[in-house]
Amino acid sequence: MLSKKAKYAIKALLRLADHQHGEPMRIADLARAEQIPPKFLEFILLGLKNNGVLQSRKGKGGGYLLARDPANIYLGQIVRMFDGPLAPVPCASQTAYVRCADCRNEAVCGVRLAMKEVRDATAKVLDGTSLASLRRKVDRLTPTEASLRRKVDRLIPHVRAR
Amino acid sequence: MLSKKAKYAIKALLRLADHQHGEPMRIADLARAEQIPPKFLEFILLGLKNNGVLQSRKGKGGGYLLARDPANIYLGQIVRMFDGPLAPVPCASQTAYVRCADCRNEAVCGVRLAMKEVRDATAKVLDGTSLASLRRKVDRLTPTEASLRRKVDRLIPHVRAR
DNA sequence: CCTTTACTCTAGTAACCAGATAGGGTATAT
DNA sequence: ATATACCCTATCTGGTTACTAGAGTAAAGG
Repeated sequence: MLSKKAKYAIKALLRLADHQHGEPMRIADLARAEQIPPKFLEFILLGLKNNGVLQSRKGKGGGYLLARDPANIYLGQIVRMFDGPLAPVPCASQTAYVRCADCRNEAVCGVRLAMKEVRDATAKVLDGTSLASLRRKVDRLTPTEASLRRKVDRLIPHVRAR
Repeated sequence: MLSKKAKYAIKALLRLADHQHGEPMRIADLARAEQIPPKFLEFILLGLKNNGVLQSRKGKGGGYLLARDPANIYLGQIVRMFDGPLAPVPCASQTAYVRCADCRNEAVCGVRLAMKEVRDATAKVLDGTSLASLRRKVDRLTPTEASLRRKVDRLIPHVRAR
């Protein structure tokens, strides 16, 4: 189960990736846009900052912005940050292996074997999805007016009508 | 995260699949073999029985046994039984869809889209793994004396030595 | 039939954690 | 200077997980 923390974090990051004009976005605005309790979001954004995903500016005109390119921020990092290892059981984790107390002989444990497969499948998805690629995927499924305009601009760059 | 309930259930089922000589296995023995608190296991086995995965016999010589062929018992059913839907968020579930309260426009929700992919990947593993296939997989990785004998018996059926 | 065996079922509880809030501190821009 | 907006610690609370107690009931075997 994905925690609200991780869920809110991803939503906020996607919104920030869309916002990107160089200027930061305030907690309050982000909270309103994504229907997230403001104080809770504050806590989440702080975590993202301390992990190098976001940067912030204080004072008037301040707020949060992405610390690096959206194409280089992967869901796997975000989910692990808030929810811990991806593996359903600690003994199947690649990044944070812990032996389980029960379990006489780990080498013949069917649960571990099956859960390793689940972990690998999950990791493949989350470590293969960046903010940028996810945004593209959403656009492809449900083109908005804005995204269509971007597409046209890419295809016919000389037409800067208006 | 896989709950202990689901984990214990799978371990117990695998043990029962290995035991299979038509005669049932007692809770106490199963609990000792798999290092599971007996009373807790009792509760779990009851759940498996009520869901048609196990059957039981009361009285002396009684216990639990599989209700159907191990090749026809899939991990997906067991995990869903104890831990609910596989999807990390309810709005990405195939079998138990629930809209989330926050989320203005589900159609453009990146979280949902990514988590649908995670769900599908997880379901592919768990709904594709039966007790029988999992047991075979374990055997293939770490052949025990017993499993090797079974293999030899399959390959050279006329040699029934001893 | 009656005793033993072993499953059935209802409650309940302790520990833990996710989600959320309060409130004061600190840096920055104007 | 002062308003703005992030920074940080502490705390609450309701729900879930893991587990236990104990009385009840069906079946087998003598």
